Amino acid sequence: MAYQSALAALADPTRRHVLERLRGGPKSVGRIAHGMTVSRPAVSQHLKVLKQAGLVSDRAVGTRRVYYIDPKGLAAIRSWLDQFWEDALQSFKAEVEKKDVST
Amino acid sequence: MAYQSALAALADPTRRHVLERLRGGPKSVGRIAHGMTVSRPAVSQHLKVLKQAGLVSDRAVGTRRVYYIDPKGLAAIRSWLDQFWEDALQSFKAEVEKKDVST
DNA sequence: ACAAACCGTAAGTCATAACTTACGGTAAGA
DNA sequence: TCTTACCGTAAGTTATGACTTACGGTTTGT
Repeated sequence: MAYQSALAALADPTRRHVLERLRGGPKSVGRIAHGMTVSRPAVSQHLKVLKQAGLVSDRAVGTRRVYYIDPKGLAAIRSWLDQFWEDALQSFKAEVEKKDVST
Repeated sequence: MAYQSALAALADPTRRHVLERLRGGPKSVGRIAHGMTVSRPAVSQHLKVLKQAGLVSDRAVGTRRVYYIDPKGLAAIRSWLDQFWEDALQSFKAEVEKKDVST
């Protein structure tokens, strides 16, 4: 899964709120939407984005759709971030200590 | 630093491209913008967002402004992600194995 | 002091994405 | 079978944000 779409998906506060509500375990769309400030169709649209980003998966249970967190998307961001982390620390230390001019 | 602003900042491809260009070390605004498809003012605006998100810092060198990666923003995302990771794996495993219905 | 280099910001345009309501389709229950 | 519950999608509106050009401020060098 591409880290780009996962980052784009996590940029939206409402989408993060949906993810937070799935933290405790799988939930149906109606249960996710219940108590939120946006409408149920809005939640459906957000779930679609989260799914395409590999952050959630779903399965059918009767007439309901149960969504749950998929580690795939999170893993994609994690590896990208870790890869970045090394160079970041090195670049930062070199900056703070040396104070050399790189035009 | 808040992880929210960092995530929002990393959602934009151009902004990620700016960060990538700082991976090798500090650079002035002109040098960052050179070779990119967008204008220099656009790069300045992106740097402002990245700075507010704690992803970059800068210092003055003569008439130039040298920017460099700040680990602060990355660390914010990292800790939030790690915090999420635990529950995500647990929730995912419970889903795949048990297949129980949580309305 | 004047000119040139470098950069940030203001103002305005345009695309995108986040929301709403309305609708249709499928599964369960009477 | 008919109704009800649950959900996804289409269509339309509106806010937001990414970009451009224009401008002004500051520092260096002559």
